Amino acid sequence: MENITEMLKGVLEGCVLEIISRGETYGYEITHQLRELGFTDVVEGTVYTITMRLEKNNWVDIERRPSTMGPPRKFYTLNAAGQEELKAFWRKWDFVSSKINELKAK
Amino acid sequence: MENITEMLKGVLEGCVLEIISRGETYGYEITHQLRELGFTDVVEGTVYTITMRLEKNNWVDIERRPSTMGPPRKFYTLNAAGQEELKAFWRKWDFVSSKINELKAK
DNA sequence: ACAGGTATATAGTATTGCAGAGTAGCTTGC
DNA sequence: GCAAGCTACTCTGCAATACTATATACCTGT
Repeated sequence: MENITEMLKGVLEGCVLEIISRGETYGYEITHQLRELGFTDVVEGTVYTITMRLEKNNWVDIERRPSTMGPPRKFYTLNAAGQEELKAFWRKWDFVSSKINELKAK
Repeated sequence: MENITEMLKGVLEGCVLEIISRGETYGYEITHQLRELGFTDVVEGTVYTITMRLEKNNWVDIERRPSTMGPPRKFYTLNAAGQEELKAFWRKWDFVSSKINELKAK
C-alpha cells in the first residue's frame, strides 16, 4: 500500500489500545499484530512511542516478565482509564468515518 | 464532538480535494462545507494551510475573482494531478478504514 | 464611525508516526 | 567458543499536519 503514514496519525494509538484490550501483550507482539492487520510498515519504534504514551497517560498497567525467547517482555493491560479512552476512540472513529463516508457517497 | 484533531490528520486534505472536485470553490466556502459535514471546529486557518499545500503540489488551478460580499475570492479547481491524488486518497481511505473496522469487529 | 460578516494570509505550537540506531538476551549451527 | 539471527526494548531526531492567534482588507447596515 502506498504511503498511509498521515492517515494513521490519530488511529494507530487507538488500534494499540484495542489490541491490548484483547489480552495482556507486549510491544514486539503488538507490532506484529498491526503488521498482520495490514499495516505492514509499522516498526517497533513507532509502537514504542505509543506504549510510552499510554504509560505516561496512565492508561495501562505494566508487568515485566522474563521470556525464553529473548530479553524480558513488558506486558501491558488496560486499566479503567485506558478502557474509557478506548471507548472514546471508537466513538470518535465512528463519528469521523461516518462523516467521511457520507462525503464520499454524496 | 470531543477532540478529533489527531484523527483528522491525513484525511482533511482528502476531504478538501473531494469538495473542490464537486465544483469550483474557495477557502472560506470550503471551511463552511466542512463544518456543515460535521467537522464543526475546523477554522479558516486550517483550510488555508491545506489549500496552500494543494497549490504548492500543483494539484489545483487557481482563479482570483472579485466578490460582492467582501474581498476577492480565490477559486480552486482540481487539475489532472489533483484528480489522481483524490483517487489515491480514496484508495488509502478504503484500505485504512476497512482494516480498522476489521479490527473493531474481530 | 462602528460593528459584523466575508475572505485571504501567516507565524508559532503541539502532536504524532517514522527512520535509524543502539543494547541485550536467547538459540542454533559451525 | 563464537558468529548469525531472531526476539525485544529503548532512544534521538525529524517531517507532516491541524490548530491557535492574529493581521489585513473589503463590503453592508445602522
